[in-house]
Amino acid sequence: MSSIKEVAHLAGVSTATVSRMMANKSYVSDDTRARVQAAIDELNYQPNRVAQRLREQQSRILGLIVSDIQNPFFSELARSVEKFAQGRGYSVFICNTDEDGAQEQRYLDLMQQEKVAGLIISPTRQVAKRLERLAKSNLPIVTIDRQVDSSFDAVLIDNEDAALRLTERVIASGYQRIAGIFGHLSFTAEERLAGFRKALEAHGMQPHSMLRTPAFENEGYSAMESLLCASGPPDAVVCSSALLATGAYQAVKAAGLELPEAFGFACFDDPAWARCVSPRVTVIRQPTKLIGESAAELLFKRVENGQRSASLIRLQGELVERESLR
Amino acid sequence: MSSIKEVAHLAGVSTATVSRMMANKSYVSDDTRARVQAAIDELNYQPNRVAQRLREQQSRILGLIVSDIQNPFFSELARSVEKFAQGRGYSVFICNTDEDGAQEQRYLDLMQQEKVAGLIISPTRQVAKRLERLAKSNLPIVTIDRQVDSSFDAVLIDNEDAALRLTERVIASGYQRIAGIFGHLSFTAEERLAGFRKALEAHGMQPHSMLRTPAFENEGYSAMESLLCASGPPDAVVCSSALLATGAYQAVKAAGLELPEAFGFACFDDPAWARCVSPRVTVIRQPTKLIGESAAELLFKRVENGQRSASLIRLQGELVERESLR
DNA sequence: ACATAATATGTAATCGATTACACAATCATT
DNA sequence: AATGATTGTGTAATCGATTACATATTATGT
Repeated sequence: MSSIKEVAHLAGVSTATVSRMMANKSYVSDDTRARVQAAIDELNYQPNRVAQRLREQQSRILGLIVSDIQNPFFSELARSVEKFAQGRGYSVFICNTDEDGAQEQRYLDLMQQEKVAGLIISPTRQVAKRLERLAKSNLPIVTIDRQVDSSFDAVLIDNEDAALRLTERVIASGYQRIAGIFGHLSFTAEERLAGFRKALEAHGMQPHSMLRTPAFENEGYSAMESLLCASGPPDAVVCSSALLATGAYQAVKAAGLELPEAFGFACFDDPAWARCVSPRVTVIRQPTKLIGESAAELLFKRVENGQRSASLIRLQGELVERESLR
Repeated sequence: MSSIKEVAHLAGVSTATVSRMMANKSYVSDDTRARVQAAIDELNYQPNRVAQRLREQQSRILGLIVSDIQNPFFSELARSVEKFAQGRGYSVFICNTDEDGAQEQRYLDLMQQEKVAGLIISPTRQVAKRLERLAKSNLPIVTIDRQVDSSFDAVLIDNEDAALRLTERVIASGYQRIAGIFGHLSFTAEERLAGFRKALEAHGMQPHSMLRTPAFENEGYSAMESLLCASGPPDAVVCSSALLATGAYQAVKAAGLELPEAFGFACFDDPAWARCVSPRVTVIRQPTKLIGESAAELLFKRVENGQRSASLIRLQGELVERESLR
């Protein structure tokens, strides 16, 4: 890797001139410009970004810290953030924390130290403690999927309302003993639980049960299995995430229950399988692309103006009615 | 963000002493050590990694460039690489290219300029042209899922063999007019196509058709749809990727064909829906975690010894027989 | 023709760390 | 007590860029 010095030497100019020529702004004569360009081509020179960052104290890189890269919601989101950022000439570094607070902290530190221009993050609950430190650093941050504090920009759907509408749809089908399976770590799950409960209360019903488990496929399976094996099993279930639902769905199938007659099934997100199985599954679909774009846009606004006050963008989840309910 | 200078000043020592103290290696008296530590705590000092990298010309960061972050294969892979790297004290920056050669090139340059310690990449076909440049730079590189050149370390499954076994399984069920739908960009798809063809030839059969399309769900749908609408439609299909298969499967359903009697279905990867639908779908499952770990391990070996000759790890895909075939 | 502005380039400081080298103090050895 | 080894610390160069400032040259306006 050749440096600016070598280019300058080969072109017979100073490094300042090379730098100016590349920045393309101030006065450089056509003659010099050509000689420098020739040297650059000759040496296949690319400026050292690390040195640039040290000097400029900033980069055209965004960080994206997601809690679960395997969740289709987050991977689609990553793609849309990436697309948007690219249009603005930025690159995106994606990091995965698996809902692990320590890991998340490490990546937060890393991003800060790497001087990324801004950060989009789906924060775990644990992060809340270090809020002050984060807020003090001037790193622009937008949270997605979860809102941690009104001092941060945030983009998320109205989870409580979405859960409420989804649950009402289940109630409207006439199911009587409705169970809920929710993640146990995230704010998101909490809000969805609240909506679930509210919908039932509004109809004078009791939840059959409300389980909170780690958000993995096998946890969803065992949670559903245990519900179905107990005496007085539920006749419908609402799941708070795609991964949980994937497991739960298989447990329902394994128990030999026919949808939608014998059992009602509804969940959040719109995983591919919800469209492939028959009857297809009723879901709340998140406007994932829009969430990613809004988050990126908000982030750029803050990058440009660190002082603007935090805004919260609440989007609506879309109820996609399919045949998994009566 | 406070710098080493401020720490040094507060502790009444030189920056060299602070640096030595942090590196924890050479002689620093207990007394000084304590004073410096106090200053560090006081100022909440964290070394600037950008400056460190500029000086040391290397970092403890790995790059992972994937061609499609939405593909469950890659997201699971990302997770396993991440886990492995973390155990060695490394962080991972994931980048997504969407099979776009230009985007890939940008990220390759970026990674080089960012001085990552090493790179794991699922290269698009287009990258082949810039091989020399890559090979010249001393950046350790491991390719996954695809092999570009024997001069690079690579980890992948034996795609041809896997496709051959999968196709043989379809043939064994007695289907007569077997179609194949393959991605049109990747090496991987090519190898799978070769295996598909070989299996049929070995049984003296002709492929009903071999479509090559962009690897997206909707492309899979329209490809399958057009096959089914034509006169003399196939009675079974093999898909080369999960995303294509997701679309193709829905097209089969939409056409009202009953699996496995009226139609046979088989594909690569083991997406969640292949387990959720009934009858469940026969697939080739890749040892994704193992691929990620092997790639990371290989990469670390090369990071430690840049001179070792390239090795190729070929793993086996696992044929998971389910009820989607007679 | 002269003052002023615009253009073109170089010098050197700077970003924040690491480390070779120099030097001083302490310790051990004979 | 003299010598050499060990320990502890500071000075300053270095990594590779950017840019404020100085300076020289050329163009412009009156």
